[in-house]
Amino acid sequence: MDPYDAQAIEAKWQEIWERERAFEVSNDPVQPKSYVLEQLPYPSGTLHMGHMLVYTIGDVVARFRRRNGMHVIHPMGWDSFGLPAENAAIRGGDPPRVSVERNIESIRASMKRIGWSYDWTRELSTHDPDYIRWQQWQFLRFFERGLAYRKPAPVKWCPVDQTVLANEQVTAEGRCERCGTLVETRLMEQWFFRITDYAQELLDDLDRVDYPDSIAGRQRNWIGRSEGAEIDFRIEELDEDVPVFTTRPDTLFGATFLVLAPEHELVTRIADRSDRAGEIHEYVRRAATKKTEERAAGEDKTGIDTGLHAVNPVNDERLPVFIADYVLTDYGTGAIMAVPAHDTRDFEFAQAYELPIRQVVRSRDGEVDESQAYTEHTDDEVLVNSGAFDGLPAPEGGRKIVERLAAEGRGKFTINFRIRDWGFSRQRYWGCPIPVVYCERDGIVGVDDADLPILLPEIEDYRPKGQPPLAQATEWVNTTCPRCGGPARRETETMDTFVDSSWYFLRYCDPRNEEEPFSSEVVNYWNPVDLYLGGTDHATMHMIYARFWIKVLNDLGCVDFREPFDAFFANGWVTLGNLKMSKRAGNIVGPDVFVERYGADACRLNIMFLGPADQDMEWTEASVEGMARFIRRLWRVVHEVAEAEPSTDGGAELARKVNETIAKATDDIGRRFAFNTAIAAVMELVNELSRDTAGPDSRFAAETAVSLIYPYAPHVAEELWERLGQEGRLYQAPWPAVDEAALERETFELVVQVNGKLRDRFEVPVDLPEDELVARAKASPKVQAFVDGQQIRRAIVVPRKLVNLVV
RNA sequence: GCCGGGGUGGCGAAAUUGGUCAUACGCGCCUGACUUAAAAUCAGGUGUCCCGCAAGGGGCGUGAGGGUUCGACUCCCUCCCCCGGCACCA
Repeated sequence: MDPYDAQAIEAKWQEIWERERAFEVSNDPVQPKSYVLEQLPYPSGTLHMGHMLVYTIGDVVARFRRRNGMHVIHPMGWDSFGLPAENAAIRGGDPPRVSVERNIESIRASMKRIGWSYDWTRELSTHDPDYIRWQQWQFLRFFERGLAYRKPAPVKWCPVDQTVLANEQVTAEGRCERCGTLVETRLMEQWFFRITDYAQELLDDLDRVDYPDSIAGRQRNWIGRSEGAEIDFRIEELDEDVPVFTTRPDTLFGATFLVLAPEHELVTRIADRSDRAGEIHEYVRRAATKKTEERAAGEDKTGIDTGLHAVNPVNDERLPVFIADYVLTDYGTGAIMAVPAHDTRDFEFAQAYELPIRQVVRSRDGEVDESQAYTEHTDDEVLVNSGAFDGLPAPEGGRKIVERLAAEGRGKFTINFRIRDWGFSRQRYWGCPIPVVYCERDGIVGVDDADLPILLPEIEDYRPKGQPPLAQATEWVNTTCPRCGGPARRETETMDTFVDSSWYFLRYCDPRNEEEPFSSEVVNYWNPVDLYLGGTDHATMHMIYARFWIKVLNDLGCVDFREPFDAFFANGWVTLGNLKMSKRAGNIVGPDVFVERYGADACRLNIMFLGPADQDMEWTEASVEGMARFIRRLWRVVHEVAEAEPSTDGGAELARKVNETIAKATDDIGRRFAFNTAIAAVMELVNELSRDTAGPDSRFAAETAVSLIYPYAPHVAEELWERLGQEGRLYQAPWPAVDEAALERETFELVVQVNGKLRDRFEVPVDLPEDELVARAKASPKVQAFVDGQQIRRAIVVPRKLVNLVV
């Protein structure tokens, strides 16, 4: 037996797999198919243990499914646009394209060294010209349908640098990262996708996909559906209606003031009519410079009385109108009816500004609290101080109130979503250009399909200077209008990288198509993705955007499905010192050094054995050594078996163990995604095999152990498979099947309990009738000692397991 | 505040439908073998308390407290702690 040499074996098999094109897959519509997809990486410096985890899980599943007869597509690519590469360039590094392509080279080499079984012929980068081309093509279809549009929206603006800032360029203190100036919020025209049109469907379809509860819950929360009513309050002095959204129309009689967000469209006109115009403008200006975090913390409520009045449509009461920044402009209607008796925020504000507090619901058996207090909401409330609605249960009362207002045209039932349209324009360089021009005559005009792709021009300076960096490229910017031929300027903003990641899995299916983004036929064959794998950090934005994108493509007739991912598996974080590995924590550990020291197989086994893959796991180097030890042990035991002269006599114990292990390892990958216990089961088998490597079933046990460990440690498994004299490659070998007959037992170990406590166990034949089991249990001397002459009141028999005597 | 996950040996963890002395598998540690020695490897041990020279036997033990059950890590109730997400969302 030669010693185990991980480096040599892994190089050998990687070369063989590549030569034999083991993991390349055709688009022939063979069934069953399986699309195993991992979230594509951003090509920053090197791989880290988080990548190691998610890509190894995907690889284990892909290798397992191939050997179970599935036509498996398992692709990889690069999310290569985005801020880090651009920021590196600004700090004096290489241009984004150069650094990104260098990183891709190096990460690809690391991935190949780990032996992940990708079909590299399908590799793509989101900054590839043809990827840009077909993304722009799709954008134009969205644009034509009005699903991409421009509107003013708040952006972070540095008044000194005269530039828009990305959120991560604003410090925790709300200052510009570069110059330290307090950042302001400015309204600027931005591009949006109309994702809100799909809010209800995005919510409903969560019931049709198999996501973990936590992920589905987060998406539901993000979409944020709430049922309520919109009620019109008339502002007396302006003779203008202000709609407010409320989920508690039952408390309408308790409204004692009205509050508008500082950004509300009526604020200017209100200021004009108010004798406090100066103060109002000052308040609004201050609210705009307040950083969102501070505003959200909401430690003390501030606001300003406009002096104007709003009329409550339910009782014609005149209420003071306030402007206060605890009301958000982008939720509901940007205006609220304030019910301080039943809303904590309104209550705080009412206390601060000495406004009346009127209780209008009380619990059914409670009293009305006269102390101007806040009343906790309960499930069992009736209306009080609410005119004709007094005494009604709160939900019914609320309904009746809205019905009456609706009849008068002053209100309606409505559903409000928290999700907002997806702002996808970025005032940055390193992204996919938005293919439109601005024409003085025709306005915003989409570029002709024939002129795609619109590629990024080379520029000198990547810093935004009042304008997005692309504005410097004047030759590129100045163009002609595709419609009228007159002078026009190109859009200088680029797309959010979440656009890139909304359809990459479609392009993988048909990556070299030069006629269209993808062939619908091919995409419809491979999709939806059968198993999507990734971290929880993309549970909301990326996944919701991709789901939206697919729904639109379905509406456009490009794909015949409406959900991109049938199932999602969320892997846990890899932690070090109980902190999530991250650049910020400075505790990143990469696989490369361990692969070099212990081999890829040991590292793959280690990350899968560390703990349940969907939970956080603490990285320890000691455990990699343990896995290397296990591989050497496997190596030795298998060689002993290969060299032994098997005896013919011996029990069926080992054969049963082998079959039990097949059953467990198969269920653990196929159904439970419990990779750690599957590996443990194979270890148990190897331990048992090591006690007798020359038994009648030892060879069968060795072959099976090697076969079952293959998804985790494929290189050494292939090598040992070959050394056991097996025909063909393990990657093509069918996954072992359980021999049910071998699992059959003639006897089983009967557990005897007295009052639920185990007192004895012994082998009995499986076909013994229940009364005989009980008789044998009673006959046991150990059991008798505990029964101790007491009367046995009951005997519980669990077939094939135990007898419990109750005394 | 709301949503989700978790709490089991010295450590990572297992127990899949309530049913095998709970702790598989691995790490660490202890003892022994091999060695001049160490590493590596191999063999054995390793929850806790008590009785016993020993073989052996018994009690207690899955964050805390209650409950259901013949039987609870598993189900129910109350509570504590840790991690993640969302959050002035009306």
